Amino acid sequence: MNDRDVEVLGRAPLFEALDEEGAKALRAIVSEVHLSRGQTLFSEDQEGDRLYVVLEGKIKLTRTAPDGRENLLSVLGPSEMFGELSLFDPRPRTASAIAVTEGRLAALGHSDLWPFLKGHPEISIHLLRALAQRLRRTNENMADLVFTDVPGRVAKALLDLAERFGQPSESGLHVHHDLTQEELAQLVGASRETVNKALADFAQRGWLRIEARAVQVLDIERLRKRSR
Amino acid sequence: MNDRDVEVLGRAPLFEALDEEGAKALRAIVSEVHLSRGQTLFSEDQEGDRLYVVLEGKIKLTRTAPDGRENLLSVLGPSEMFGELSLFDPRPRTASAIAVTEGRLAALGHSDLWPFLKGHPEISIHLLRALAQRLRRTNENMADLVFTDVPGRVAKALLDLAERFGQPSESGLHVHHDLTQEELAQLVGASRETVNKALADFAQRGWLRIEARAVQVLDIERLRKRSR
DNA sequence: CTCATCCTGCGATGTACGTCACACTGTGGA
DNA sequence: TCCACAGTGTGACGTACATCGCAGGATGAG
Repeated sequence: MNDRDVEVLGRAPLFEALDEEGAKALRAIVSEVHLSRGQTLFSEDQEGDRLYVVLEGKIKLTRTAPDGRENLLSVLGPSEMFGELSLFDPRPRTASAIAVTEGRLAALGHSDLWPFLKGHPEISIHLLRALAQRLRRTNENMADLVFTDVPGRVAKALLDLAERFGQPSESGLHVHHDLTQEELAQLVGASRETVNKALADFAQRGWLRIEARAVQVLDIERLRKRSR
Repeated sequence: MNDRDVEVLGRAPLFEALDEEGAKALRAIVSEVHLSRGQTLFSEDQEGDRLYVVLEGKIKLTRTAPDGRENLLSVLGPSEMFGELSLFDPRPRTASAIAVTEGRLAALGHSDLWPFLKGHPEISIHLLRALAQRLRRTNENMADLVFTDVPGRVAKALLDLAERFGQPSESGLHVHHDLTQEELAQLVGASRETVNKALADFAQRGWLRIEARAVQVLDIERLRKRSR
Protein backbone atom coordinates (compact mmCIF):
# COMPACT_ATOMS: atom_id res chain seq x y z
CA MET A 1 0.00 0.00 0.00
CA ASN A 2 1.50 3.32 -1.10
CA ASP A 3 1.11 6.85 0.25
CA ARG A 4 -1.70 7.60 -2.14
CA ASP A 5 -3.64 4.57 -0.91
CA VAL A 6 -3.16 5.70 2.66
CA GLU A 7 -4.61 9.06 1.80
CA VAL A 8 -7.57 7.59 -0.09
CA LEU A 9 -8.25 5.24 2.78
CA GLY A 10 -8.06 8.10 5.26
CA ARG A 11 -11.03 9.79 3.65
CA ALA A 12 -13.30 6.79 4.24
CA PRO A 13 -15.74 7.16 7.16
CA LEU A 14 -14.03 4.32 8.97
CA PHE A 15 -10.73 6.17 9.18
CA GLU A 16 -11.90 9.76 9.42
CA ALA A 17 -12.32 9.65 13.16
CA LEU A 18 -8.94 8.09 13.90
CA ASP A 19 -5.67 9.73 14.82
CA GLU A 20 -2.53 8.60 13.04
CA GLU A 21 -1.87 5.89 15.56
CA GLY A 22 -5.34 4.39 15.31
CA ALA A 23 -5.30 4.62 11.53
CA LYS A 24 -2.00 2.81 11.42
CA ALA A 25 -3.38 0.02 13.60
CA LEU A 26 -6.47 -0.28 11.41
CA ARG A 27 -4.41 -0.30 8.22
CA ALA A 28 -2.51 -3.24 9.66
CA ILE A 29 -5.59 -5.42 9.37
CA VAL A 30 -6.64 -4.53 5.84
CA SER A 31 -5.84 -6.78 2.94
CA GLU A 32 -5.78 -5.68 -0.65
CA VAL A 33 -7.91 -7.05 -3.47
CA HIS A 34 -7.35 -6.55 -7.17
CA LEU A 35 -10.24 -6.66 -9.63
CA SER A 36 -10.48 -6.49 -13.39
CA ARG A 37 -13.47 -5.07 -15.27
CA GLY A 38 -16.55 -7.23 -14.97
CA GLN A 39 -15.20 -9.33 -12.15
CA THR A 40 -17.60 -10.16 -9.32
CA LEU A 41 -16.42 -9.41 -5.81
CA PHE A 42 -19.42 -10.90 -4.04
CA SER A 43 -22.93 -11.94 -4.96
CA GLU A 44 -26.39 -11.57 -3.53
CA ASP A 45 -27.37 -14.11 -0.86
CA GLN A 46 -23.78 -14.93 -0.02
CA GLU A 47 -22.75 -14.58 3.56
CA GLY A 48 -20.82 -11.35 4.02
CA ASP A 49 -17.86 -11.36 6.36
CA ARG A 50 -15.97 -8.28 5.24
CA LEU A 51 -16.37 -4.71 4.13
CA TYR A 52 -14.47 -2.81 1.49
CA VAL A 53 -13.09 0.60 0.70
CA VAL A 54 -12.34 1.46 -2.91
CA LEU A 55 -8.70 2.43 -3.41
CA GLU A 56 -8.74 2.77 -7.16
CA GLY A 57 -11.31 2.22 -9.90
CA LYS A 58 -15.08 1.88 -9.74
CA ILE A 59 -17.43 -0.75 -8.35
CA LYS A 60 -21.15 -1.13 -8.97
CA LEU A 61 -23.63 -2.57 -6.51
CA THR A 62 -26.45 -4.39 -8.25
CA ARG A 63 -29.60 -6.25 -7.30
CA THR A 64 -31.13 -8.94 -9.43
CA ALA A 65 -34.89 -9.45 -9.56
CA PRO A 66 -36.25 -13.01 -9.61
CA ASP A 67 -36.85 -12.70 -13.36
CA GLY A 68 -33.26 -11.71 -14.01
CA ARG A 69 -33.68 -7.98 -14.51
CA GLU A 70 -31.12 -5.92 -12.67
CA ASN A 71 -30.97 -2.59 -10.99
CA LEU A 72 -27.98 -0.63 -9.91
CA LEU A 73 -27.92 0.74 -6.37
CA SER A 74 -24.84 2.84 -6.81
CA VAL A 75 -21.46 3.25 -8.40
CA LEU A 76 -18.62 3.68 -5.96
CA GLY A 77 -15.25 5.33 -6.45
CA PRO A 78 -12.14 5.88 -4.37
CA SER A 79 -12.61 6.40 -0.59
CA GLU A 80 -16.12 5.01 -0.69
CA MET A 81 -17.11 2.15 1.58
CA PHE A 82 -19.49 -0.73 0.93
CA GLY A 83 -20.41 -4.17 2.21
CA GLU A 84 -20.72 -2.87 5.76
CA LEU A 85 -24.43 -3.53 6.20
CA SER A 86 -23.80 -7.19 6.95
CA LEU A 87 -21.32 -6.12 9.62
CA PHE A 88 -23.96 -4.24 11.58
CA ASP A 89 -26.87 -6.43 10.59
CA PRO A 90 -25.60 -9.95 9.99
CA ARG A 91 -27.59 -11.27 7.07
CA PRO A 92 -26.73 -12.49 3.60
CA ARG A 93 -25.72 -9.79 1.14
CA THR A 94 -28.62 -8.10 -0.56
CA ALA A 95 -26.58 -6.87 -3.51
CA SER A 96 -23.74 -8.03 -5.72
CA ALA A 97 -20.54 -6.05 -6.16
CA ILE A 98 -19.01 -6.03 -9.63
CA ALA A 99 -16.04 -4.08 -10.92
CA VAL A 100 -16.97 -1.45 -13.51
CA THR A 101 -13.31 -0.76 -14.18
CA GLU A 102 -10.14 -2.46 -13.20
CA GLY A 103 -9.31 -1.44 -9.66
CA ARG A 104 -8.09 -2.17 -6.18
CA LEU A 105 -9.90 -2.44 -2.87
CA ALA A 106 -9.02 -2.51 0.78
CA ALA A 107 -10.83 -5.37 2.53
CA LEU A 108 -11.54 -5.51 6.26
CA GLY A 109 -12.77 -8.72 7.85
CA HIS A 110 -15.65 -8.29 10.24
CA SER A 111 -14.04 -10.44 12.89
CA ASP A 112 -10.97 -8.21 12.85
CA LEU A 113 -13.06 -5.09 12.82
CA TRP A 114 -15.36 -5.83 15.75
CA PRO A 115 -12.76 -5.62 18.50
CA PHE A 116 -11.35 -2.54 16.87
CA LEU A 117 -14.76 -0.87 16.88
CA LYS A 118 -15.22 -1.66 20.56
CA GLY A 119 -11.84 -0.20 21.29
CA HIS A 120 -12.53 2.98 19.32
CA PRO A 121 -16.12 4.01 19.97
CA GLU A 122 -15.56 7.32 18.20
CA ILE A 123 -15.64 5.43 14.91
CA SER A 124 -19.25 4.36 15.46
CA ILE A 125 -20.33 7.96 15.46
CA HIS A 126 -18.77 8.51 12.07
CA LEU A 127 -20.31 5.35 10.75
CA LEU A 128 -23.71 6.43 12.00
CA ARG A 129 -23.27 9.66 10.14
CA ALA A 130 -22.25 7.83 6.98
CA LEU A 131 -25.30 5.59 7.15
CA ALA A 132 -27.58 8.52 7.91
CA GLN A 133 -26.30 10.30 4.82
CA ARG A 134 -26.81 7.21 2.71
CA LEU A 135 -30.34 6.87 4.01
CA ARG A 136 -31.07 10.49 3.13
CA ARG A 137 -29.70 10.03 -0.35
CA THR A 138 -31.64 6.82 -0.87
CA ASN A 139 -34.88 8.45 0.20
CA GLU A 140 -34.12 11.21 -2.27
CA ASN A 141 -33.68 8.67 -5.04
CA MET A 142 -36.95 6.99 -4.11
CA ALA A 143 -38.78 10.27 -4.42
CA ASP A 144 -37.17 10.84 -7.83
CA LEU A 145 -38.35 7.47 -9.01
CA VAL A 146 -41.90 8.46 -8.18
CA PHE A 147 -41.90 12.10 -9.25
CA THR A 148 -39.27 12.63 -11.93
CA ASP A 149 -39.50 11.39 -15.51
CA VAL A 150 -36.73 9.38 -17.12
CA PRO A 151 -34.90 12.28 -18.79
CA GLY A 152 -34.94 14.08 -15.47
CA ARG A 153 -33.49 11.10 -13.68
CA VAL A 154 -30.84 10.70 -16.35
CA ALA A 155 -29.89 14.34 -15.92
CA LYS A 156 -29.71 13.87 -12.16
CA ALA A 157 -27.57 10.77 -12.49
CA LEU A 158 -25.19 12.52 -14.86
CA LEU A 159 -24.86 15.48 -12.52
CA ASP A 160 -24.11 13.17 -9.64
CA LEU A 161 -21.53 11.28 -11.65
CA ALA A 162 -20.09 14.57 -12.86
CA GLU A 163 -19.69 15.78 -9.32
CA ARG A 164 -17.94 12.66 -8.24
CA PHE A 165 -15.93 11.67 -11.29
CA GLY A 166 -15.92 14.75 -13.51
CA GLN A 167 -12.74 16.49 -14.58
CA PRO A 168 -12.55 19.98 -16.03
CA SER A 169 -11.43 20.07 -19.65
CA GLU A 170 -11.45 22.43 -22.60
CA SER A 171 -15.08 23.25 -23.41
CA GLY A 172 -16.65 21.63 -20.39
CA LEU A 173 -16.57 18.89 -17.86
CA HIS A 174 -15.36 15.47 -18.85
CA VAL A 175 -17.25 12.73 -17.03
CA HIS A 176 -15.73 9.36 -17.61
CA HIS A 177 -18.32 7.33 -15.75
CA ASP A 178 -17.28 3.99 -17.25
CA LEU A 179 -20.90 2.85 -17.45
CA THR A 180 -22.55 1.40 -20.51
CA GLN A 181 -25.92 2.89 -21.35
CA GLU A 182 -27.43 -0.36 -20.14
CA GLU A 183 -25.83 0.20 -16.73
CA LEU A 184 -26.86 3.83 -16.70
CA ALA A 185 -30.40 2.69 -17.42
CA GLN A 186 -30.29 0.26 -14.51
CA LEU A 187 -29.03 3.06 -12.32
CA VAL A 188 -31.96 5.35 -13.08
CA GLY A 189 -34.51 2.55 -13.24
CA ALA A 190 -35.42 2.76 -16.91
CA SER A 191 -34.88 0.85 -20.14
CA ARG A 192 -31.68 1.22 -22.10
CA GLU A 193 -33.59 2.57 -25.09
CA THR A 194 -35.27 5.43 -23.27
CA VAL A 195 -32.00 6.41 -21.63
CA ASN A 196 -30.37 6.41 -25.03
CA LYS A 197 -33.09 8.67 -26.37
CA ALA A 198 -32.78 11.03 -23.43
CA LEU A 199 -29.03 11.26 -23.94
CA ALA A 200 -29.46 11.80 -27.67
CA ASP A 201 -31.93 14.56 -26.92
CA PHE A 202 -29.54 16.26 -24.48
CA ALA A 203 -26.73 15.98 -27.01
CA GLN A 204 -28.88 17.43 -29.76
CA ARG A 205 -29.71 20.38 -27.56
CA GLY A 206 -26.00 20.94 -27.13
CA TRP A 207 -25.99 20.24 -23.41
CA LEU A 208 -23.44 17.45 -23.72
CA ARG A 209 -21.47 15.29 -26.07
CA ILE A 210 -21.74 11.52 -25.88
CA GLU A 211 -18.58 9.48 -25.75
CA ALA A 212 -17.78 5.86 -25.08
CA ARG A 213 -18.69 5.27 -21.44
CA ALA A 214 -18.38 8.98 -20.84
CA VAL A 215 -19.96 12.32 -21.57
CA GLN A 216 -18.65 15.83 -22.06
CA VAL A 217 -20.96 18.13 -20.17
CA LEU A 218 -21.14 21.37 -22.12
CA ASP A 219 -24.00 23.19 -20.41
CA ILE A 220 -24.26 22.02 -16.84
CA GLU A 221 -26.77 24.73 -15.96
CA ARG A 222 -29.33 23.52 -18.47
CA LEU A 223 -28.79 19.97 -17.35
CA ARG A 224 -29.37 21.04 -13.78
CA LYS A 225 -32.56 22.81 -14.73
CA ARG A 226 -33.83 19.75 -16.58
CA SER A 227 -33.10 17.58 -13.54
CA ARG A 228 -35.49 19.50 -11.30
CA MET B 1 -45.23 7.47 31.80
CA ASN B 2 -46.87 4.19 32.75
CA ASP B 3 -45.55 0.61 32.76
CA ARG B 4 -46.84 -0.04 29.29
CA ASP B 5 -44.96 2.98 27.96
CA VAL B 6 -41.79 1.75 29.60
CA GLU B 7 -42.19 -1.59 27.88
CA VAL B 8 -42.91 -0.03 24.49
CA LEU B 9 -39.94 2.26 24.87
CA GLY B 10 -37.73 -0.67 25.83
CA ARG B 11 -38.26 -2.27 22.46
CA ALA B 12 -36.85 0.76 20.60
CA PRO B 13 -33.29 0.34 19.29
CA LEU B 14 -32.10 3.11 21.58
CA PHE B 15 -33.09 1.21 24.71
CA GLU B 16 -32.52 -2.37 23.63
CA ALA B 17 -28.87 -2.34 24.50
CA LEU B 18 -29.31 -0.87 27.97
CA ASP B 19 -29.61 -2.57 31.32
CA GLU B 20 -32.35 -1.44 33.69
CA GLU B 21 -30.14 1.21 35.23
CA GLY B 22 -29.17 2.75 31.93
CA ALA B 23 -32.72 2.60 30.66
CA LYS B 24 -33.93 4.40 33.75
CA ALA B 25 -31.36 7.13 33.26
CA LEU B 26 -32.33 7.53 29.62
CA ARG B 27 -36.04 7.63 30.47
CA ALA B 28 -35.27 10.47 32.79
CA ILE B 29 -34.44 12.72 29.85
CA VAL B 30 -37.43 11.95 27.64
CA SER B 31 -40.38 14.25 27.44
CA GLU B 32 -43.79 13.25 26.24
CA VAL B 33 -45.68 14.71 23.29
CA HIS B 34 -49.33 14.29 22.55
CA LEU B 35 -50.67 14.51 19.00
CA SER B 36 -54.12 14.44 17.48
CA ARG B 37 -54.89 13.11 14.01
CA GLY B 38 -53.51 15.29 11.25
CA GLN B 39 -51.28 17.29 13.54
CA THR B 40 -47.79 18.09 12.25
CA LEU B 41 -44.91 17.23 14.55
CA PHE B 42 -42.21 18.71 12.37
CA SER B 43 -41.85 19.81 8.77
CA GLU B 44 -39.32 19.46 6.02
CA ASP B 45 -36.44 21.95 6.07
CA GLN B 46 -36.86 22.70 9.75
CA GLU B 47 -33.87 22.26 11.94
CA GLY B 48 -34.17 18.98 13.83
CA ASP B 49 -32.99 18.89 17.41
CA ARG B 50 -34.72 15.82 18.74
CA LEU B 51 -35.69 12.28 17.91
CA TYR B 52 -38.86 10.43 18.75
CA VAL B 53 -40.13 7.02 19.72
CA VAL B 54 -43.80 6.25 19.15
CA LEU B 55 -45.52 5.25 22.38
CA GLU B 56 -49.04 5.00 21.07
CA GLY B 57 -50.73 5.66 17.72
CA LYS B 58 -49.27 6.03 14.24
CA ILE B 59 -47.13 8.62 12.57
CA LYS B 60 -46.42 9.08 8.86
CA LEU B 61 -43.23 10.49 7.40
CA THR B 62 -43.86 12.39 4.20
CA ARG B 63 -41.86 14.27 1.61
CA THR B 64 -43.27 17.03 -0.52
CA ALA B 65 -42.11 17.57 -4.09
CA PRO B 66 -41.64 21.15 -5.31
CA ASP B 67 -44.97 20.94 -7.18
CA GLY B 68 -46.80 19.91 -4.03
CA ARG B 69 -47.20 16.19 -4.68
CA GLU B 70 -46.38 14.07 -1.67
CA ASN B 71 -44.91 10.71 -1.02
CA LEU B 72 -44.96 8.68 2.12
CA LEU B 73 -41.68 7.24 3.36
CA SER B 74 -43.19 5.11 6.06
CA VAL B 75 -45.85 4.70 8.69
CA LEU B 76 -44.53 4.17 12.17
CA GLY B 77 -46.19 2.50 15.13
CA PRO B 78 -45.32 1.87 18.78
CA SER B 79 -41.63 1.27 19.62
CA GLU B 80 -40.48 2.69 16.31
CA MET B 81 -37.97 5.51 16.22
CA PHE B 82 -37.71 8.43 13.81
CA GLY B 83 -36.10 11.83 13.44
CA GLU B 84 -32.70 10.47 14.34
CA LEU B 85 -31.00 11.16 11.03
CA SER B 86 -30.45 14.78 11.96
CA LEU B 87 -28.82 13.61 15.17
CA PHE B 88 -26.10 11.73 13.33
CA ASP B 89 -26.01 14.00 10.30
CA PRO B 90 -26.93 17.52 11.38
CA ARG B 91 -28.97 18.94 8.53
CA PRO B 92 -32.51 20.21 8.17
CA ARG B 93 -35.21 17.56 8.21
CA THR B 94 -35.83 15.94 4.86
CA ALA B 95 -39.33 14.76 5.76
CA SER B 96 -42.34 15.94 7.68
CA ALA B 97 -43.90 13.93 10.49
CA ILE B 98 -47.67 13.97 10.75
CA ALA B 99 -49.93 12.01 13.05
CA VAL B 100 -52.11 9.48 11.26
CA THR B 101 -54.00 8.76 14.44
CA GLU B 102 -54.15 10.39 17.78
CA GLY B 103 -51.11 9.29 19.76
CA ARG B 104 -48.27 9.92 22.11
CA LEU B 105 -44.53 10.11 21.55
CA ALA B 106 -41.39 10.09 23.63
CA ALA B 107 -39.07 12.90 22.59
CA LEU B 108 -35.33 12.97 23.20
CA GLY B 109 -33.36 16.15 22.68
CA HIS B 110 -30.14 15.71 20.76
CA SER B 111 -28.17 17.75 23.21
CA ASP B 112 -29.28 15.49 26.05
CA LEU B 113 -28.66 12.40 23.99
CA TRP B 114 -25.11 13.09 22.88
CA PRO B 115 -23.43 12.80 26.25
CA PHE B 116 -25.49 9.73 26.97
CA LEU B 117 -24.34 8.10 23.73
CA LYS B 118 -20.72 8.82 24.57
CA GLY B 119 -21.23 7.27 27.98
CA HIS B 120 -22.89 4.17 26.59
CA PRO B 121 -21.05 3.18 23.43
CA GLU B 122 -22.96 -0.10 23.26
CA ILE B 123 -25.98 1.87 22.09
CA SER B 124 -24.21 2.98 18.92
CA ILE B 125 -23.90 -0.61 17.81
CA HIS B 126 -27.63 -1.11 18.10
CA LEU B 127 -28.29 2.11 16.28
CA LEU B 128 -25.97 1.05 13.49
CA ARG B 129 -27.92 -2.15 13.19
CA ALA B 130 -31.20 -0.27 13.11
CA LEU B 131 -29.96 2.02 10.35
CA ALA B 132 -28.52 -0.89 8.40
CA GLN B 133 -31.89 -2.62 8.51
CA ARG B 134 -33.64 0.52 7.37
CA LEU B 135 -31.20 0.89 4.51
CA ARG B 136 -31.82 -2.69 3.43
CA ARG B 137 -35.55 -2.19 3.53
CA THR B 138 -35.34 1.07 1.62
CA ASN B 139 -33.25 -0.54 -1.10
CA GLU B 140 -35.86 -3.25 -1.29
CA ASN B 141 -38.58 -0.65 -1.77
CA MET B 142 -36.55 1.05 -4.49
CA ALA B 143 -36.28 -2.21 -6.39
CA ASP B 144 -40.03 -2.71 -6.05
CA LEU B 145 -40.70 0.70 -7.52
CA VAL B 146 -38.70 -0.28 -10.57
CA PHE B 147 -39.77 -3.89 -11.00
CA THR B 148 -43.19 -4.38 -9.45
CA ASP B 149 -46.47 -3.06 -10.86
CA VAL B 150 -48.89 -1.03 -8.76
CA PRO B 151 -51.14 -3.91 -7.67
CA GLY B 152 -48.03 -5.82 -6.62
CA ARG B 153 -46.80 -2.89 -4.58
CA VAL B 154 -50.21 -2.45 -2.99
CA ALA B 155 -50.19 -6.12 -2.02
CA LYS B 156 -46.70 -5.74 -0.56
CA ALA B 157 -47.70 -2.67 1.41
CA LEU B 158 -50.79 -4.38 2.79
CA LEU B 159 -48.76 -7.40 3.85
CA ASP B 160 -46.26 -5.18 5.58
CA LEU B 161 -49.00 -3.26 7.35
CA ALA B 162 -50.71 -6.54 8.23
CA GLU B 163 -47.54 -7.85 9.80
CA ARG B 164 -47.06 -4.75 11.88
CA PHE B 165 -50.59 -3.71 12.75
CA GLY B 166 -52.73 -6.74 11.93
CA GLN B 167 -54.86 -8.47 14.52
CA PRO B 168 -56.36 -11.94 14.13
CA SER B 169 -60.15 -11.96 13.97
CA GLU B 170 -62.96 -14.25 12.88
CA SER B 171 -62.52 -15.02 9.21
CA GLY B 172 -59.09 -13.46 8.75
CA LEU B 173 -56.69 -10.76 9.74
CA HIS B 174 -57.95 -7.35 10.62
CA VAL B 175 -55.55 -4.63 9.50
CA HIS B 176 -56.54 -1.25 10.79
CA HIS B 177 -53.88 0.77 9.03
CA ASP B 178 -55.59 4.13 9.53
CA LEU B 179 -54.52 5.32 6.10
CA THR B 180 -56.79 6.87 3.52
CA GLN B 181 -56.44 5.43 0.03
CA GLU B 182 -54.71 8.65 -0.88
CA GLU B 183 -52.08 7.99 1.77
CA LEU B 184 -51.78 4.36 0.76
CA ALA B 185 -51.21 5.57 -2.79
CA GLN B 186 -48.47 7.93 -1.64
CA LEU B 187 -46.90 5.05 0.24
CA VAL B 188 -46.65 2.81 -2.83
CA GLY B 189 -45.87 5.65 -5.23
CA ALA B 190 -49.00 5.56 -7.34
CA SER B 191 -52.19 7.54 -7.89
CA ARG B 192 -55.11 7.19 -5.56
CA GLU B 193 -57.31 5.94 -8.39
CA THR B 194 -55.10 3.04 -9.42
CA VAL B 195 -54.70 1.97 -5.82
CA ASN B 196 -58.44 2.05 -5.44
CA LYS B 197 -58.83 -0.16 -8.49
CA ALA B 198 -56.20 -2.59 -7.25
CA LEU B 199 -57.97 -2.84 -3.90
CA ALA B 200 -61.34 -3.29 -5.59
CA ASP B 201 -59.83 -6.05 -7.72
CA PHE B 202 -58.40 -7.83 -4.66
CA ALA B 203 -61.71 -7.52 -2.88
CA GLN B 204 -63.61 -8.86 -5.87
CA ARG B 205 -61.32 -11.89 -5.94
CA GLY B 206 -62.20 -12.50 -2.33
CA TRP B 207 -58.69 -11.88 -1.02
CA LEU B 208 -59.80 -9.12 1.31
CA ARG B 209 -62.65 -6.92 2.39
CA ILE B 210 -62.30 -3.15 2.27
CA GLU B 211 -63.23 -1.14 5.32
CA ALA B 212 -62.79 2.47 6.35
CA ARG B 213 -59.05 2.96 6.79
CA ALA B 214 -58.66 -0.76 7.21
CA VAL B 215 -58.89 -4.09 5.41
CA GLN B 216 -59.88 -7.59 6.42
CA VAL B 217 -57.35 -9.91 4.84
CA LEU B 218 -59.19 -13.11 3.94
CA ASP B 219 -56.61 -14.94 1.81
CA ILE B 220 -53.14 -13.87 2.82
CA GLU B 221 -51.50 -16.55 0.71
CA ARG B 222 -52.98 -15.25 -2.55
CA LEU B 223 -52.03 -11.74 -1.59
CA ARG B 224 -48.49 -12.89 -0.92
CA LYS B 225 -48.31 -14.59 -4.28
CA ARG B 226 -49.55 -11.47 -6.05
CA SER B 227 -46.91 -9.39 -4.27
CA ARG B 228 -44.01 -11.32 -5.81
C1' DC C 1 -79.97 18.09 11.76
C1' DT C 2 -77.58 19.68 7.85
C1' DC C 3 -74.32 21.35 5.04
C1' DA C 4 -69.53 21.21 3.71
C1' DT C 5 -65.78 18.54 3.20
C1' DC C 6 -63.32 14.38 2.94
C1' DC C 7 -63.18 9.93 1.18
C1' DT C 8 -64.31 6.38 -2.09
C1' DG C 9 -65.58 4.22 -6.59
C1' DC C 10 -65.21 3.99 -11.40
C1' DG C 11 -65.31 5.01 -16.33
C1' DA C 12 -63.08 7.90 -20.43
C1' DT C 13 -58.93 9.62 -22.34
C1' DG C 14 -54.05 10.72 -22.94
C1' DT C 15 -49.24 9.63 -22.67
C1' DA C 16 -44.66 8.21 -21.04
C1' DC C 17 -42.21 4.56 -21.30
C1' DG C 18 -41.42 -0.49 -22.00
C1' DT C 19 -40.87 -3.92 -25.55
C1' DC C 20 -39.60 -5.46 -30.00
C1' DA C 21 -37.06 -5.22 -34.12
C1' DC C 22 -33.27 -4.15 -36.70
C1' DA C 23 -29.20 -1.78 -38.46
C1' DC C 24 -24.75 0.34 -37.49
C1' DT C 25 -20.19 0.72 -35.06
C1' DG C 26 -16.49 -0.25 -32.40
C1' DT C 27 -13.38 -3.48 -30.02
C1' DG C 28 -10.93 -7.19 -28.35
C1' DG C 29 -9.78 -12.08 -28.86
C1' DA C 30 -8.35 -16.07 -31.86
C1' DT D 1 -6.76 -9.74 -39.94
C1' DC D 2 -11.19 -10.90 -39.46
C1' DC D 3 -14.90 -12.26 -37.06
C1' DA D 4 -17.95 -12.25 -33.17
C1' DC D 5 -20.17 -9.87 -30.06
C1' DA D 6 -20.98 -6.06 -27.03
C1' DG D 7 -22.58 -1.58 -27.23
C1' DT D 8 -25.25 2.08 -29.50
C1' DG D 9 -29.01 4.52 -32.26
C1' DT D 10 -33.82 4.82 -33.73
C1' DG D 11 -38.36 3.82 -35.26
C1' DA D 12 -43.12 1.22 -34.66
C1' DC D 13 -46.25 -0.50 -31.37
C1' DG D 14 -48.64 -1.77 -27.07
C1' DT D 15 -49.89 -0.84 -22.41
C1' DA D 16 -49.80 0.39 -17.53
C1' DC D 17 -50.67 4.09 -15.33
C1' DA D 18 -51.68 9.20 -14.60
C1' DT D 19 -55.06 12.54 -15.23
C1' DC D 20 -59.66 14.21 -15.51
C1' DG D 21 -64.36 14.11 -14.43
C1' DC D 22 -68.10 13.08 -11.75
C1' DA D 23 -71.19 10.78 -8.59
C1' DG D 24 -72.38 8.49 -4.26
C1' DG D 25 -71.15 7.87 0.90
C1' DA D 26 -69.28 8.87 5.10
C1' DT D 27 -68.03 12.19 8.65
C1' DG D 28 -67.82 15.77 11.57
C1' DA D 29 -68.26 20.80 12.77
C1' DG D 30 -71.64 24.21 13.77
